[in-house]
Amino acid sequence: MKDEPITAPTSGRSRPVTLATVARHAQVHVSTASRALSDDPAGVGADTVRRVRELAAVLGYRRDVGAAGLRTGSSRLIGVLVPRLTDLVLASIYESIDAAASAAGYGTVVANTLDDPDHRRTRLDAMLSRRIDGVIIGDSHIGDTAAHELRRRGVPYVLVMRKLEGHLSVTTDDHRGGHLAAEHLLALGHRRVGVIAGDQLASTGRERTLGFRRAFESAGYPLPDAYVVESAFSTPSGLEAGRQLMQLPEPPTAIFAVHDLLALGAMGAIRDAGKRVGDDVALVGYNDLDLAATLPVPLTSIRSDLQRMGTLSVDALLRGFKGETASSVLLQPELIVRATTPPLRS
Amino acid sequence: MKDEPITAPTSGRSRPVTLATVARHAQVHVSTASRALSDDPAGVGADTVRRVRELAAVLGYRRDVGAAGLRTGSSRLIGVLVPRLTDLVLASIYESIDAAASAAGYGTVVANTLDDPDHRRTRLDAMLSRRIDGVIIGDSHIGDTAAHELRRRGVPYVLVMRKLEGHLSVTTDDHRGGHLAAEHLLALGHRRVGVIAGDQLASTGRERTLGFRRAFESAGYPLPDAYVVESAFSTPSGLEAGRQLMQLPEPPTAIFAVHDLLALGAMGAIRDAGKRVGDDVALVGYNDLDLAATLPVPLTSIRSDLQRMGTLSVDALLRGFKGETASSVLLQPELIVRATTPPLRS
DNA sequence: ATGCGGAACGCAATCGTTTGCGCGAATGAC
DNA sequence: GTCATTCGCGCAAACGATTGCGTTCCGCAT
Repeated sequence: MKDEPITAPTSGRSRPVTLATVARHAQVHVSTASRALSDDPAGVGADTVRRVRELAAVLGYRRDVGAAGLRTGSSRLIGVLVPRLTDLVLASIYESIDAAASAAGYGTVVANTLDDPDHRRTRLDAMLSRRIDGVIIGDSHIGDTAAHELRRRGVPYVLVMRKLEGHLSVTTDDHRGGHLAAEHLLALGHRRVGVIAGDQLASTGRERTLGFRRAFESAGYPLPDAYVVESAFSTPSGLEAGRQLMQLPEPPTAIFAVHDLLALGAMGAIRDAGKRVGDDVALVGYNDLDLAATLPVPLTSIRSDLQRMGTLSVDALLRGFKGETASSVLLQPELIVRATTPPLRS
Repeated sequence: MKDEPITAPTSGRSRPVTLATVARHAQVHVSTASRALSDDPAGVGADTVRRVRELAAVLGYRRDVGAAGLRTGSSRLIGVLVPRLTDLVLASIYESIDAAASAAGYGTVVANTLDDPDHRRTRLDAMLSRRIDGVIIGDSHIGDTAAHELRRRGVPYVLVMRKLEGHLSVTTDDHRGGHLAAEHLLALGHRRVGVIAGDQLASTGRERTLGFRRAFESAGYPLPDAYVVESAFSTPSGLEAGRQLMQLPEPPTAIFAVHDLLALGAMGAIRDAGKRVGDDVALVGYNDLDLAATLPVPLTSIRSDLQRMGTLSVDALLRGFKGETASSVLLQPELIVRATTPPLRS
C-alpha cells in the first residue's frame, strides 16, 4: 500500500488531478471512483462513496466534461445563434437562456451571426465541431438554411423570438403586437402614421408591421408604402429611417417602431426635424426594454416577455433531448402606455 | 481492397463520420489521415494529402475538437466573465472578443456573474471543468479572488475594462476620463455638481469618480459626499440615483454619470423633477454608446474604444498562451460634446 | 554489392471518463 | 449446511483524436 501525500492543489503547476488521482488516494479502482462521484452512486458502498467524495473535494478534483462527453456522446453544451448581442433584446433572451441552461447543468456558447449567411455557416460549423447537443436559433431569417441543416443532421434545435414555417419555435404573437399598437394609435385619433419596419426577412419585423397595417386597413386608413420603411434593428438605423419619414411631404403624426432601439433612433430624427416627441409626433416602440420607462420622454411600448421566451426555449430543447416532442409556444404581448403617446390636442 | 460506398452525410441519422471513417475510405491509417488533415502535413505524400482532404470534404468530416483537446491538452476555448451582457458596454466588448477569438480559431464561452461572488465561483468552476485555455475577466471587483485563483492554478488570464492592482489588464484611463468630464463642466461654469458613481468596488466606477472629484477639488470646488451617490450600472439604478440628487435641498446644476445607461436613468429623474435635461441640468455620460448620439437630447459622453479593448485583450491572452509576456494596456478616453451640456445661460 | 539517408506511412500509447460484464464474498432462505 | 441472491468492486473496452517511434522501401553514393 503506497501512501501518496495529499498535495493541496494550491501547490502550483497546472492540473494533473484526474479521476485516477482520486481513485489512487481512495484506494479504489477508477471505475468505482467514477460511480461514487456520479449522481446516482449505485453499486458502491455508502462509506466508499463518502470517502471518495471527500477526497475529491480535498484534492480539488474537477471532472473533465470534455473527456466525459467523449465517452457519453453528450457535450452538455448548447449553442445559441443570435444576430448580435449588442441588440439588447437578444442579450436579454440570451441571459435567461444561459441562466436556465446553466441551472440544468448545461453550458452555452453563443455566436453573433450579424444576420449574415456566411457568418452563420461558419459559426454553426464551429459549434457542430464542438459536438453541441442542441441549438437555439435566435436569428432565423427567411431563406436561411441553418434550421434545415440541423434537422437533416438530426441535431435538436428550437427557434426563439423569430419563427419560421414548419419549425419548432418559442415566440411572441407579433402580429397581435402590431395590432395592439395600431389600435392604440387609432383610438388616440391618429390617421396618418408611419412604420419603422425592421428587417422584413425576420418574422418579427414582418409580422409586427403586417399586424399594424392590417389594423389600419380595417379601420379604413390603409398605409401608403412610402410610410413604411425597412431598417436594421439598431439605433442608428432607426435614426435613418425616422429621417426618411419626417422628410415626407406630409410627415406622419405618429410612428410605430418595431423595436425600442429603433424608436430611440426615431426620437433623434423627430428632434432633428424640430418637433417634439409625444406632443408633435407620437411614438410606439416594441419589447419594452428597461430603458423605455426612464427615457426623458418615457416610451410607449409593446411588452414581450423576453426572460420567459429564453427559459421556455431551453425547456423545449431539453425536452427534445429526452425524445419528448414539444410544440411551438406563442406568448401574448401587452401594450404599455407612456408619455410618447399622449391624447391628441385638438 | 474493400470498397465502401460513399454515403453523403445527407443520408440521415446522427454523425458517425469520424477520422477513422475518412482513413478507411482513403485506404490509409488513421494516423496518416490525422497528419494529412493537420495544418502542416509533414511526412505525408502530397497526393495522399490531397486524397484525404478531398474525401474528408465529401464525407462531411468535422474534427472533434473535444476529443482532440483531450489528447493535446488544449480546448481552444477561452472563457469570458462579465457582470451582465445586458450591459451594452460589456456586450460590445464581448462581441469584439468573440470575433477576435473566433478569427484566431478559438471559441468563447461567456458567463454573467451579476457581480455576485457566488455566481462567479460557480461559473468559473464550470469553465475550468471545460478545461478552458484562458480567461478574460471583465467583471473584476475589489476583494474578488477569481484572478488570484487563476494565477494559482496557472491558467492564463487578462482583465479587461476593470483593472486590479497587480494583474495584467487592458483598460481605458478612467481617472483621466473623469477628469475630462470635470474640466468640461468647469469650463461651462458649473460649480455645484453631482456624480452617479456606479459600483465603487469596480475600478471603473471608482476611478472615474475619483478623477472627477479631484479635478473639482483642484479647481477649488470640492464635492460634498451627499452629491456623490453610488449605484449599480443599469438604467433603473440611474433613475434611482438621479432622484436622490434632484431631491437635495440644492440640486446640482450638472450631473456626471459614470455610464451612459446611468445617464439615461438620470434623464428620467431630471424630467420627473420637472426640469429639462441640458438647459436646466447638464449631463455627462460615459462610454459613448451608439444610442447616446441619437437620444432626444443627444448625450455628451466620454468615449472609450470598446472594440479595441476587446481585441487587445484577446491579443494579450494569445500572447500569454505562447509564453510571451504582455504588459498592461491603458487606452485614452475622449470627450464628445453634445446637447446635454450647453453653455450656461447667465 | 553494401551501406546510408530520408520519405511515407503504420503501430500503439495516450488523454480522462463511463459502463457492461464478471467475480468473489457476504447475506439470506430453506 | 447448501444454494441462490445480492452487493461491492475491479477489468477492460470504448469515445475520437494526436504523436513519438519503428518499419519499409526507394534512391543514391561508395
